[in-house]
Amino acid sequence: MGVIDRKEREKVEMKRQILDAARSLFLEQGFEKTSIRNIAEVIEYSAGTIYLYFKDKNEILFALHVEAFSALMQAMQAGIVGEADPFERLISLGKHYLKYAFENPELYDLMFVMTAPIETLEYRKEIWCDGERAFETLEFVVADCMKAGYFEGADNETISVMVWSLVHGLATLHLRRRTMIFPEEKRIKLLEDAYAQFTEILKTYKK
Amino acid sequence: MGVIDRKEREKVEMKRQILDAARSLFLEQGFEKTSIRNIAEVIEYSAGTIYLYFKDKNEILFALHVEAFSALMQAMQAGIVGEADPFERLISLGKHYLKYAFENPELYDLMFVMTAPIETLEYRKEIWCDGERAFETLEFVVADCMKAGYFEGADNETISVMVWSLVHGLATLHLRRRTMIFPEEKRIKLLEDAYAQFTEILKTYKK
DNA sequence: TTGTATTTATGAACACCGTTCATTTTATTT
DNA sequence: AAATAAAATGAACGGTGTTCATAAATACAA
Repeated sequence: MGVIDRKEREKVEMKRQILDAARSLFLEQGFEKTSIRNIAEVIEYSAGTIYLYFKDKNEILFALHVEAFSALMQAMQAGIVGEADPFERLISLGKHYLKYAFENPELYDLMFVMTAPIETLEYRKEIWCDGERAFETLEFVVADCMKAGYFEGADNETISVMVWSLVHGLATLHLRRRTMIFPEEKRIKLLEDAYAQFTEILKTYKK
Repeated sequence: MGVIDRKEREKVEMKRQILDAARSLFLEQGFEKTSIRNIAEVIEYSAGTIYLYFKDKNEILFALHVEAFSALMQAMQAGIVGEADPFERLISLGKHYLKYAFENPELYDLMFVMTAPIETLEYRKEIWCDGERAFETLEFVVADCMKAGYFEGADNETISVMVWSLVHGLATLHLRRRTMIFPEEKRIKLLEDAYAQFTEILKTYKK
């Protein structure tokens, strides 16, 4: 019976439609301000239909979450390959992380800022698994740096948390508009300079 | 007429009641999940009454915002006084900033993470003003460090943004539960270590 | 092809939300 | 005590997420 196969395909296709509509609306107007009815309208179905494919609104967000992490991992890998020097690799990793954050603000939010749906116990496992893998990628690069003599005597995990916190801080301050206290034309440069300054200080640490 | 004086006092008192109830509810269950009706219930008035004292729900948040910034400034000042050495002063400033963030998670959110009400144009002036003053406090301490020979050849604003980003990153990663990828008993220590590592690296930069 | 069973979609209904406003209650002034 | 002013109410409006009996569409068996 090819019928159930087709049904399966149709189900997947429908989920795709919902997710695409949801992503675009979330990006446009945010999660809270997007209603199930809005999503249903875009895909030209009734609101109730959405619930045949997703348990609730949070589960839609969660599905996008998974996609977002996969995209971030790709972005990070792109920052790693082709950089021979370990420290340059670390610098590039951070830059690509920031680039992803700035180019996908709502998805970055979803992964590292949003708080609402993450509280739901069930979601945790998969989400944190993804998060862990991204963090491990950072740790690997830091390990390479240490092998090359950087951060002598320091702890890999500690250094990694520090680096992560810095780029995450830069990203969120900007995404959440807290750089508004600086004149508009300076904002991006200030963030770039801060990151460059950080990596320079980090590099000279050798000690 | 002492009557209008009393009326004024009563109005202030009523606003206080509303703000206290709102703060406690926001802290408990967050902004979005707290309804005007919830607040009204706590202070034992009808929902409509709230609108005689605050234009809308956002304005309540905004009033709390002003209070929160004032408290943060106090916390930061407390970190500065009594530290003779400029660099120790910087370290202490960061620690007090983090302490405030961890002890007042919802208020910290309000100031540096929340995005919804800040978009409203009118609010900006006062809010940014408060934010700027807090940032200037950091810049002053950094300036003292530079006078003492630290961060040679670096730009004060750049260094300050970098420091701010790091502590903000540490704060938000933890407040938004992204440190869940680490075992519970290690989380706080990891953050402390990362901050200590950062300041140590910063200190040795001199060069 | 027809009739039945199954899947899929609907939209009304529920309990909530922020906000407004005519009406009622309370307090002040004359 | 009557008239006026201020404060509080609660019903109503148009929205929300979600559920569920009903209706429509599809798949399978006779």
